[in-house]
Amino acid sequence: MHVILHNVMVSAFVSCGRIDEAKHLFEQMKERNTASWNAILVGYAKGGLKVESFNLFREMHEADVEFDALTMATIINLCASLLALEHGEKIHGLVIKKGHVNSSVVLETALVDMYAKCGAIEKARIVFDMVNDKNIVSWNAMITGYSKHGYSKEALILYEKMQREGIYPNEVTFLSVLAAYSHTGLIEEGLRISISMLEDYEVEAKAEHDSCMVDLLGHAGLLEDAKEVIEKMPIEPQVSTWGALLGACRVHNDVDMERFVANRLFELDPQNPGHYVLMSNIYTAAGRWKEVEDIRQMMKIKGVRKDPGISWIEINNELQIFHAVSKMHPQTEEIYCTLRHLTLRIKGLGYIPDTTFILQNVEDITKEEEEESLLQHSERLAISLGLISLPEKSTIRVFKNLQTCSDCHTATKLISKITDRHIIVWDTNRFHHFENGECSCGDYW
DNA sequence: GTAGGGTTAG
Repeated sequence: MHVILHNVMVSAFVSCGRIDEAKHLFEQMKERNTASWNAILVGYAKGGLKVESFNLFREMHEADVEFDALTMATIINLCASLLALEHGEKIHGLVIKKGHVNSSVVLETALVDMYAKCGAIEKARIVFDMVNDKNIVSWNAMITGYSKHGYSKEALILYEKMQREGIYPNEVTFLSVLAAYSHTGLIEEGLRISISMLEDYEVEAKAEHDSCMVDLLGHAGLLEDAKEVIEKMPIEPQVSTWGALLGACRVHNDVDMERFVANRLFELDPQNPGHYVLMSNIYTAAGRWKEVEDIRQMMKIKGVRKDPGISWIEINNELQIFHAVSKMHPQTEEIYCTLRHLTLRIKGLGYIPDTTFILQNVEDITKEEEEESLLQHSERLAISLGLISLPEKSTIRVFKNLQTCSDCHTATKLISKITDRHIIVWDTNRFHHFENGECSCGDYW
């Protein structure tokens, strides 16, 4: 009886965000059951205390406390947010071992989402197909997964299948479906579904949906129409709405529209380095060197610095993290040797390093130094380590904290070809599946 | 015999 009362109190503290008090009470409890541990685990997870959550889970394991579906779902969700595939797989194994398969849609959906987010989209599909009572969240997890991986066709096919099975789409579904239409350039279909969303499904467009429409039209080159969407929005456009239009300006080298968008973004989100990088790229492509310099100066004055690029790869359950030109890794010698070798070979296939879009923070460096640093971008170091360390033919999964640069994108396509490897790069927005010289994003990003 | 979990665009 005592334990239940205590559990309720721990949960109450957690739901008010008073983690310290919850923890204090939890630690003082003489008797604890699964629910007690879950209460505090959920508290940690909600508070974004990832390391603490994992430690607690380990303690639970060591103390031989029974897990239930909630414990598993919470920890799987955590793996997803950390992009930790190997950890996630281990826990999936535990789910199976403990007989929790088919015990809860929530847990199974969490697994689908984890596999998709960690780059294992085929595995996500296998788990998805085994979910007995798929609900809208399960379908959304899988459709979104496909969309994020650049598999738009699969996303749309699944959307059709979902409807045939009598599941009603919701606002989340439409975000992914609109994105899939945008990626495949199906403008008419995208427009049609944005109308049908309200008329047939009574789902009201939120700012996020408008951002998708801006992206859909903007990427297709209909920049004026995209702008009109923003102007007609009944709600205040978000930074991301303007961001979508800025992205479209980059794709279509539209300097005039960029100026218009830039002014809005300077007001709304002046400290975001990503916007400045995009702007600089647009001016560079147009050969407007004075404006490129202006952007640099503006960043200096406002104290905005481009985030340093970081890439990481999971090898034997451990994360290996790289900065550009970093020489910290114990296998540095081998990594650089492999990289030099690869660069030579892809140059043989016609690769020419493109240093045009490099945005320097402060000092000027020579063309040669620029090229040298480009060839050692963090994702290339991570890929190189993957090639050395992972079993032959196995998929290489690399994660990056920024959008991948177009030169690395070109180089990785060629590297996938000459090494005959499936290379997956996650770059904050989406997954790029490089296979046989091509990328699943279709060069759309 | 508690109360808790999974999906969101560029």
